[in-house]
Amino acid sequence: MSPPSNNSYTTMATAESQRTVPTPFLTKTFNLVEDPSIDDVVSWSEDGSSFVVWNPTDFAIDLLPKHFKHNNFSSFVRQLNTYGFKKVVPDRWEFSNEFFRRGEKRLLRDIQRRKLTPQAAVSSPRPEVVAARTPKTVVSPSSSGEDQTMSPSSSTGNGGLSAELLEENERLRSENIQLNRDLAQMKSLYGNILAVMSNYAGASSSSHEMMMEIEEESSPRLFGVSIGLKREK
Amino acid sequence: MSPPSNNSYTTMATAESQRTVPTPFLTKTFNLVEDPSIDDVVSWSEDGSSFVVWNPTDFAIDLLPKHFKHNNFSSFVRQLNTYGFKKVVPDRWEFSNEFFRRGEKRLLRDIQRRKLTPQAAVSSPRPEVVAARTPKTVVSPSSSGEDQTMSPSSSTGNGGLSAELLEENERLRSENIQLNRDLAQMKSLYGNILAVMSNYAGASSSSHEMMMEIEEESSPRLFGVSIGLKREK
DNA sequence: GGGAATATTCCC
DNA sequence: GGGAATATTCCC
Repeated sequence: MSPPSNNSYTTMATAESQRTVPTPFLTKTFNLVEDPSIDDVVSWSEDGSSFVVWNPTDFAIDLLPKHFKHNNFSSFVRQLNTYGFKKVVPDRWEFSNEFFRRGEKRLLRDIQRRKLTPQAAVSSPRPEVVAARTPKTVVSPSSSGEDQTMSPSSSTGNGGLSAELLEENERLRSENIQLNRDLAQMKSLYGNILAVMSNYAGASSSSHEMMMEIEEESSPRLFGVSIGLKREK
Repeated sequence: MSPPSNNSYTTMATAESQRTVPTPFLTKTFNLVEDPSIDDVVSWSEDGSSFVVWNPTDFAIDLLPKHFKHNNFSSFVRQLNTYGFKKVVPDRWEFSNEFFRRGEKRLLRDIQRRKLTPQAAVSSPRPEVVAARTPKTVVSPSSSGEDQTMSPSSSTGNGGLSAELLEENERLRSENIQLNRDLAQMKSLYGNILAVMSNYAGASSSSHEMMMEIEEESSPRLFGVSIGLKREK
């Protein structure tokens, strides 16, 4: 048990903290992708700039436990995310990272693992769910088509105004949270559906046609649909 | 692999953060020590106030991998230290913890795992995503209130505060709009997918199975969670 | 996707 | 014995 492998030295090389040797996760994943004997389960993409897990089930059952201390595909994906890999398309398990390329083992050193919580200032640097996106449109209050009603009656009984605003903010805030939650679930569901269909895509030609048709529907795909693969109860 | 076991709920019970259910490490270790069939390898001490690993080699080779994701005795000891266990005597592997006693499984809840980074002092419960920076701290919404000794930007008087609130309000509002838009699109997409699939449902049996599978997924509520793709044990 | 808690490894 | 990085789990 526990293969000898490269007992990573964790030595930092430069101030930019480039590692001398990549973490076990990166080298193991790289080796898996490079291995031509399992290309039917996981392989490089056409141009070698990303990799695809063609069969997540086999990948989880056969390969993960051989190289990691688990057999959960979602844990593997969690690690990919930690290392900055991005899902290329929402309908299959294809991931890319600038420094993860076919034949370029040395490049792995340039991949940075995301740190946990620097804990830095207790303030802003945590946009999180809400503030995270589209702050651009925010700055200009002219565009957002909404009842701008009240308008600051400048230095007057601001107490009332502030209270109202606070109340409204509170409400908007929690509404946002709920919306984000719903959206996340929707994305997850969508991902799950595609995953399930992928399982059948090879089975019958009609399933395949259907996939094509749906694929068309989803063209816009502004969102990077998230992982499914939750654990069973 | 990965036994069903207790999927720890991590629910905090009191302000002192007493767990409802002990961590997997504690319950597993407790069960090992209690098991009379392996008393020659690990057992309670005479008075049940500590436990002894009589044969670290067998313990590491035979027992550890059955319950943990490793077979290193030192990793096991590292965990004990994390949970505040103390080595009783220097000449054998005997460890004690105030709340780890023979027959007292309930006591395990009182064992605290040592945290990693301090920081705890400030915000105790989870600041909840966005709520973390609620304006409440800026102005206590004690309704009618007047005084409201407001924060820093006093030089601008209420104008500054209102401006901030308005700005935030603005941002939340447009974000809300965008979220609703995304959600609507998602729902529409979802509807399309189901529609397309229905067209094929009758065509092939595999499509039909697939529908069943997906239907199952989405039944619970609007969107349940989890998906197969994981091995049925 | 990612925050955060727990687990495992590696090192002093 | 414990600090700290990486890995795995669980949850939103």
